[in-house]
Amino acid sequence: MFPVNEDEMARSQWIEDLEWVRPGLQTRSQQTQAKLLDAAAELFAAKGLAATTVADVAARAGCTTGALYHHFKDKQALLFALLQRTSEEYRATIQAAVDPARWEGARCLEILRAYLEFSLETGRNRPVSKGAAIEVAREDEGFREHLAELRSELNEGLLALLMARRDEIGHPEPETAAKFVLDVLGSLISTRLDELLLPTFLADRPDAEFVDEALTAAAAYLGLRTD
Amino acid sequence: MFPVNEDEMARSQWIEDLEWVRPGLQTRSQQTQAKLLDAAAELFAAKGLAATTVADVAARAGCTTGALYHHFKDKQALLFALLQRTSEEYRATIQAAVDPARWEGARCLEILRAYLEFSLETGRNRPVSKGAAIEVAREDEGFREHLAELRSELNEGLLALLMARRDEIGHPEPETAAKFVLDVLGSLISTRLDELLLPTFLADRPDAEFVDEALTAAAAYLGLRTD
DNA sequence: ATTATCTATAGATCTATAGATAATGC
DNA sequence: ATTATCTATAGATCTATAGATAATGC
Repeated sequence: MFPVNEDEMARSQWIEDLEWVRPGLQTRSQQTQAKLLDAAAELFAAKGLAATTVADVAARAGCTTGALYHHFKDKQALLFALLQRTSEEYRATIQAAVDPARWEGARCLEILRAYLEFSLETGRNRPVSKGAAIEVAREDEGFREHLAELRSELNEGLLALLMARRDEIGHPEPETAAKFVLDVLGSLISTRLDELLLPTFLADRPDAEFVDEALTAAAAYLGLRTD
Repeated sequence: MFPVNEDEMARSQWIEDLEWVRPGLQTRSQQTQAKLLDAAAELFAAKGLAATTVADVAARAGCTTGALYHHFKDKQALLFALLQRTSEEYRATIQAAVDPARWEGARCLEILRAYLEFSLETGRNRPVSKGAAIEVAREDEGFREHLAELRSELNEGLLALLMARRDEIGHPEPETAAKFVLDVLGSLISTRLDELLLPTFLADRPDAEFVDEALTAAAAYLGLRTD
């Protein structure tokens, strides 16, 4: 291929504490910031990053670009703050979801079903500026690592839940099989949520059928004992 | 949600014959057009659509914006022409790949292995401006339909190959099972090719291992007779 | 003679800032 | 008194065009 950047690759700009976001001392300030992030989330998801101007975001949030720039250093800072907020919500959700205490007494299939149903619902109802995230991930190593870490938290959490129930699994190599099943389910969910580029046979069937089909296949592959 | 367009949704601009591309009567002209499309493919894939200026494309193709605009009505025409060229190549590849004559005497597993290996190799070596395609697909119904048709040609072709070998399939509902397996393999490939947002357990294992694992799972689910 | 390319730039955005005005809370 | 917001606009891009120059092929 060819070099993306003429000069040397820029170092990661993704850091946990965003000093380019004004702390926001007044209540009003925090409300405006939240509104700006909400607006950015919707617009980036609907129109894409480049097609959304800072004026669009400000207008949708009910303020002006001047106010926007009071809160965020520049357009990228707005984007990063949005990605970070989304990230934090996502991480909290994951941690609650894979908490072993929450699933005491549950069987593998129950856990996997909840994973599928919850992922589909969340993916449907929350605007995610996937394109924007891809653009940042393409250029920012730090953000890529952050994403990998998040995903790993989910994957490893689910894996631990399954492994704690390894006596349910008939497959001769439970761990390898479980990892593969999690890869498959993750891929299926992601494809189903983003039908634009990759239509599937199951695309026009209802979610319930998709979930059942996926679970049946997972159970068969893992060799889950129905007891 | 909220309306993406203030006015009514624009009608599809994706049509098969692009009248906004100059026919190109001289040999030189066709070469320049090809170079411009090559340049656009590389730059859109590497930097994204919005971050690539028409001047970038022209420079990479070794000409100037003036020449570019001689060939293409505007930036969108360049993009559409690129998507169309890619599409045509893809369709030709698909048609050759799922031609029943080509697979005479082959077993299901052989076909599926070729599908996996070929998709991975192609996806790796050819720059695809996925982001650009997503942006067009988001706004253009006609292009979405076109994509669905392409994908369907691949899916249906593969399905026909498998169904012609339904005696190999032990699963009680061979067609349903085959469709599901094709969905799963398609999703896995797509995820593996685009690791940016969705890291998997198998991500850091070599392709060969990924392919074997996927095929083993497919064979188990379909209940493929090993003869 | 016609087609393709280049040079130079007008016009349209869009980002980001400076300076004025309004709201907050000690 | 400090923080937040608004108004107005300078400066930076980028698209697309007009008009001049160069290459092609009948």
